[in-house]
Amino acid sequence: MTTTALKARKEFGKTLASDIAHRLRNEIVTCQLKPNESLKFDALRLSFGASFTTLREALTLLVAEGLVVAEEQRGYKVAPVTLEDLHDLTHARILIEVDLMRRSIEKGDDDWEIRVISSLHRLARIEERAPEDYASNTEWKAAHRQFHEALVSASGSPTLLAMRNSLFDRAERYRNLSAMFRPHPRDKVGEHRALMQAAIGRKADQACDLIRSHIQTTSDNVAKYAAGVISAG
Amino acid sequence: MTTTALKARKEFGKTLASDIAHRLRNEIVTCQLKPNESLKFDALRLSFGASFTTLREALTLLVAEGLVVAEEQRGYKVAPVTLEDLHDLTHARILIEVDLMRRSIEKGDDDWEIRVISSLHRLARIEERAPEDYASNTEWKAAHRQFHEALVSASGSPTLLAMRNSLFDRAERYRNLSAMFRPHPRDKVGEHRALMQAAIGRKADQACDLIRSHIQTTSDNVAKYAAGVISAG
DNA sequence: ATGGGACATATTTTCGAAAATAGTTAGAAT
DNA sequence: ATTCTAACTATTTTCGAAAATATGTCCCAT
Repeated sequence: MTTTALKARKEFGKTLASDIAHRLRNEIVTCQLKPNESLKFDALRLSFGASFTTLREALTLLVAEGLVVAEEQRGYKVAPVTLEDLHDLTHARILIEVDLMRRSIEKGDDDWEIRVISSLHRLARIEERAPEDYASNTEWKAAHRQFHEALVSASGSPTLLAMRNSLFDRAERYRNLSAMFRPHPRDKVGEHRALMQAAIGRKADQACDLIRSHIQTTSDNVAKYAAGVISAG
Repeated sequence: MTTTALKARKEFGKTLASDIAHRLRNEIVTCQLKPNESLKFDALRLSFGASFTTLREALTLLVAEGLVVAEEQRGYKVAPVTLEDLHDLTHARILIEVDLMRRSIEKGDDDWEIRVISSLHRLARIEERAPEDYASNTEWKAAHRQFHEALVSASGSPTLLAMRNSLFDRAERYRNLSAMFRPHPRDKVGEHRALMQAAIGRKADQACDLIRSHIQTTSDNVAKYAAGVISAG
């Protein structure tokens, strides 16, 4: 628990519950709320300034996304991190993201190309400005997320896209965890540029291979550097 | 709205909310609650005998599963059925189910084989007893669900399995819709048996082809027979 | 007739109290 | 000392009232 706000009013979403879910999601992904930490209503009410009911609705949303687990009659807790879960997650991510990538490359129009190019450009600029510790930079994280989102944004599969997004959040939590223990961030600049070029160049097979190994390598690195804090699978 | 119960107590799950979600899910999948029907709290409270809050939590769960859509500040409604959604759903289902099938065949142990064989046996028996209209038989539906669940049950991918399950529900709603208008059910007995034999015989490629065409053909049939009641994509 | 604004109604969203359930401590019997 | 039970405390779960928001209606000016 970090903030000590007493009364919260809406900021992002239109309902308070979705707003709280948004803020909770962020605290979980950034590990301000630690894995396995139990989410007691009294404490949550204090820091988020919402009532039981509203919090409960927000937590229900996060359970569906896999960031929170509910033990019926015994409350909620932040989803544990395990090697097993990381492998499961990585497998699902590769399966879905590769499919979305291929379809995006097939269907992408001019606007899609522009989204991909401009989001990569923004990412590169941020890396230039803060070359050392960009991976723990929230601005970089947002840009990184947007670049990957842009790549698959032309796939036209709302169902798989929604699944992809919640998997991305789960994976980002693991990345944040490993960033705490990793000496220096891996150089991803080249990988992202290659990804962009393959996508815009409509080289589907190549782009799919790149995204597959991008996800796999990231996952392997997490497993390597965060091994200490991750419970045994 | 169908039932007129006034006070409801738990039956299935451990919390009332998850129980209500269970019952609501069933009414939506069987189309007792029709696509696009608006889910007003007063009416729901009457037929399910739970309070605003509890219903809201149940609805939140179903939104995550894609059976209900929420329009913020304007309530909930049963998710619409469209050709576009059916295609999207079918694509996602094939992608995920084929992957799970392959991994189940790789990893499945003796217990898995037994689950597959016995669930097929039960399915076949039910079809023998009611050869005509088995597709609208709830007993058959449960057995059918269990057979397909058994096939992928050894995959060891909780994330993809959870996704598969909610996609299965969404697909079943479309099947129920088309069953209302279809003259006679397609003969699936042979398909299911072939699926079982390929799986148990560890012929992964063959089993994956079979499950792919099984899902695709079912979807095509739905599109054909339910075209009238499905909004244009 | 038509468009717009103010009031009234319908509906959703949020709240905090009350009920239900789990967890904990203390005391008695063996 | 140990096990069992009973009472107590902590916590979750459910409820219906109250606040917030959307929708519909009526009246008037143009």
